[in-house]
Amino acid sequence: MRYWLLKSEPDVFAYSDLERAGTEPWNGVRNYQARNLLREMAVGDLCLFYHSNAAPPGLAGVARVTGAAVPDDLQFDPASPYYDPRSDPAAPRWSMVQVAPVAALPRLVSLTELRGLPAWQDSPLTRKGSRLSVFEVTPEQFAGALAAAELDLPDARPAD
DNA sequence: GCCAACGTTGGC
DNA sequence: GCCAACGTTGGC
Repeated sequence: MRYWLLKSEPDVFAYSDLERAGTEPWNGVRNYQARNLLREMAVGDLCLFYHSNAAPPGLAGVARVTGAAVPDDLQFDPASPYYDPRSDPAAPRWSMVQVAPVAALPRLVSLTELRGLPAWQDSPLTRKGSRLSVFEVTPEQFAGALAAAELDLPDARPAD
């Protein structure tokens, strides 16, 4: 199993919105590096749900990948802000995965706090200037974030 | 292929 | 609201 981090602006779509929705297509990603990572995700992978552009920014919850990458339908919708007229329907440019909530963190783990965790010293999140909205996190980073929030997630641990 | 201009991201 | 950093666009 692999671990990932997904950024979302809570004013637009917060972790609580994911809980309300039950399942959600992770669409609208329009960055090639992030898209390539979406395509690497497998059903069952776990994601840290990060609130960006928030006060304070930080990790709010854990989500699970429930559907592997498929073409992002919004790229073909002229009414969508994510419409991409240059995407060829025969070879769609943009992908999305499906995610579902697993657990809200008992408390938000702020970016400031993450910067203080040893496992998080090297990450796109703590690297200055990085704007990547989807990236892989190490098992140590994942476990460290959950420990900081005092969330025990039995099914997040690798099977013995 | 270069690179300046532009729009966006996201912390503060 | 500010602004640094980044990715993309488009002229040449």
